[in-house]
Amino acid sequence: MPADALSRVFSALADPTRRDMVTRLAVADATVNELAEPYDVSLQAVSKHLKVLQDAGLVSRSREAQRRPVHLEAEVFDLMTKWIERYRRQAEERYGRLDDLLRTMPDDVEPTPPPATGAAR
Amino acid sequence: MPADALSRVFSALADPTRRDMVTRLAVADATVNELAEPYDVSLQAVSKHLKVLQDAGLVSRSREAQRRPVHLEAEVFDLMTKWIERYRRQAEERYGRLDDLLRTMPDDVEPTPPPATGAAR
DNA sequence: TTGTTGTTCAACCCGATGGTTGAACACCTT
DNA sequence: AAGGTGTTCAACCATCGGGTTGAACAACAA
Repeated sequence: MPADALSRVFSALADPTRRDMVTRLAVADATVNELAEPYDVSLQAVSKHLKVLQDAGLVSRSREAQRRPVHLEAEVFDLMTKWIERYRRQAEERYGRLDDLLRTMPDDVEPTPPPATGAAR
Repeated sequence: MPADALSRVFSALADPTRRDMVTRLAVADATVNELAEPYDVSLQAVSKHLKVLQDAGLVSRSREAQRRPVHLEAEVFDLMTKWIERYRRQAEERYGRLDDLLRTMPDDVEPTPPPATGAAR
């Protein structure tokens, strides 16, 4: 599992079952058995999903007699949010710059559709 | 590829190379050849990565002579951000509620750590 | 027409992933 | 000590994902 942290988080959330687990864990902690109940898969499969979420840092586990309750770790979400917001902002700024460019565009552009795609390079 | 939209987006961004492409596309549109340049993989591999990003709705492609410039579609990021924020907020509210619970807690609780885990179910 | 450039398609390899079942471990109850 | 409950480990199987190479397609340039 040499993948970087961000990859592990994205990868963990790429599975609908795991996202559903996260959804339910946002409401309340739960045990493996409780989590497994709605899904039509083995307990072992659910346990594996939890391992993925845990390796991604999205959940933590404690011990409580035989049970091992699962707890959502909300902080990791910030990692993703930051990454996403950064590039969404960049892309938006870029549109801003493109607007400026178009606004100050001289008239000597050829009639063929200007390569709006090749703003750089 | 019957996976739902959100799964496709998360899955697409789970790969570091593809995230790097997105990073660079946030700065400017680029062709396959331009995108491939920094990576030590074949052009075909890069083309495949782009297909994944496109299927996830993260990029679009146009035609410009032989070239097929790649363009970042920033809107899809909102889908993820919304999903993430929703559960992050829920989890935080939950802590709030737990704080309330602890604040208004009566004295007749047993000395053993109260099962804060079993709030639901 | 022939060639050159940019890109994708097709077939294949290999390691990772999601699922299974059966056995084992951990902890409580009796 | 023996049994029950909750969870994980181990081995296995099928599919998927990222990589490769070789051939093909698309559009321009001679």
